[in-house]
Amino acid sequence: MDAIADDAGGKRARGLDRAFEILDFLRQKRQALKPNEIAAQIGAPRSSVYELVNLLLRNGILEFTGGDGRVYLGRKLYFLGAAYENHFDFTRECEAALERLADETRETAQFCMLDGDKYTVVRMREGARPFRISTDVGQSVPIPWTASGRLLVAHMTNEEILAFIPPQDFQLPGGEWLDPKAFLAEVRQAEREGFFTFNSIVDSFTHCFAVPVMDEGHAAATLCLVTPRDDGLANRDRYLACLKDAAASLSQAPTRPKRG
Amino acid sequence: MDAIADDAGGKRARGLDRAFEILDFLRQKRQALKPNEIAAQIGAPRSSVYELVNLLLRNGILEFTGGDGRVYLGRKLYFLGAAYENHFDFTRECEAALERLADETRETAQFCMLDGDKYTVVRMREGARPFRISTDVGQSVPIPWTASGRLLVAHMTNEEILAFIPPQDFQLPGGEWLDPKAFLAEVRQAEREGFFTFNSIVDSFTHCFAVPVMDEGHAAATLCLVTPRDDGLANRDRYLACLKDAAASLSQAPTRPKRG
DNA sequence: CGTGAATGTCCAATATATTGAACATATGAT
DNA sequence: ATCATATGTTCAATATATTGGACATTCACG
Repeated sequence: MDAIADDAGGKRARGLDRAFEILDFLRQKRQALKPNEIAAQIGAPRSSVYELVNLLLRNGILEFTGGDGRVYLGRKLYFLGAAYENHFDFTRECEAALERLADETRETAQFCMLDGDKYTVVRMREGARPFRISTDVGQSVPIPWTASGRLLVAHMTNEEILAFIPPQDFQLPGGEWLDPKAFLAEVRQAEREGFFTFNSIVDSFTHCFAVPVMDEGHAAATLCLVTPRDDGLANRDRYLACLKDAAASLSQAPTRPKRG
Repeated sequence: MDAIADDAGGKRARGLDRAFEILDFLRQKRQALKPNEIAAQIGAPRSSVYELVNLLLRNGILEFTGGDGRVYLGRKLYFLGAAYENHFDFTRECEAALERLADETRETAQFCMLDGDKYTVVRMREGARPFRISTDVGQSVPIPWTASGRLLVAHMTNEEILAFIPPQDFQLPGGEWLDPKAFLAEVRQAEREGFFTFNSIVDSFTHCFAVPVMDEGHAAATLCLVTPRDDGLANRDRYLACLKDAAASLSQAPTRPKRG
């Protein structure tokens, strides 16, 4: 009951943690839910969830929407998120880089970051192909499933990485397990080479390219291409060059934060 | 100690409320602060603020940034805000409407909403004039100071409005007090006419136009123009027509929410 | 060096938040 | 009508979160 305690056998949950659990759950679901449903699905006491939901409603963090007492993320969160975006102003340049990538490659281009201990697509430009390959923006995905994942944890030591990634995230959607040792080796390779590419391990027809967007000396984000396997292999060098160009234009100096 | 209690002479503050007070404070300041500074400036016990800040850091709601242990809004808030924006998808159309307004009028065009009991500019296109007239996006402003404010509270009864707007918000920046009765009369006028225009009461050289963006039967937001007084008066009818057109394109049906 | 301000940590006391369980109500199926 | 399920409300018990204050450290400055 020390290393992996978290919220397992514990007695009471702290309101704040539970509150953000509710917010994250609504984000995952991407739809308004009744407090009762939330309680059932996250396994929290109903009275607690009702209490917290009411508090969050009073603060504008949640809003009634969809009728029948259903709640979803509120406007206040939009304002807070906008303030974050404004402070770490990556959006404008990011959109430009994705635009350029999409023009140059006609493939699906993504800007990805860590969301806690998960990987998430922050922004995306879909490719110009008749069959589009795309993930949903804002969905949380286990880090080991993605090419970007290798780069986003490369600043940690092996021990830190294994402590950081939930063990069950090494299980692929098909059910097979990815050997953590193999994963760590790929992380170090990605760190050395400054990029990572592979045939996706979550499907059988895509090839993924990822390069880091550096900030303060580590990969704060990645730029990725998701391509059909044959195209990816055929254009590998050109695509990598495009990605590196784009990432360089976004990367910050290695030592200084954006604002002093 | 009942109507205006809130957090005045109370004993202990609830962690959740304090937490969002911290987040809102950082948003207002628009810069990273040390926990100690936050505690001093919002008048909260230091030990509480340190405790909460650590909790929020663990959740990714706050982040260390700017060095020296300073904290600011975190990435998680960006993700949550993006989910809100995605759900109530007003951004794309909104930008288009502002673009069109800016083209047609060459004046500063704004998209505004309520943030709790304050008015805030959510998005803005600055005018093409040599001397630009602009407010900061994301700043909270007392409702009675703005033309939009008349529309944004028009769905409430007079009593609700007076209970909703903090009494001190009727004091203008110059120090004079705006008569709540006069304000309520203007609210009703705005409601009847479907727009509100006036020479700004917070400066001496602008004229403001506001029209409602309707959703579920009330003004969910406003579109505004901020113009030099002479231009505003000279082009009044044309500007109003442009605004109404734009607002109509954004407005939703009166009864149904966007997604059932 | 001594002093005061700014910053962060620690801890015990107690005010209270979280929780389980009981209760209330509506709805739909049999 | 009867039962089961889903939903929301209420309340008292107690585990604990919030808080004041003591303490430690750093820094600037006379």
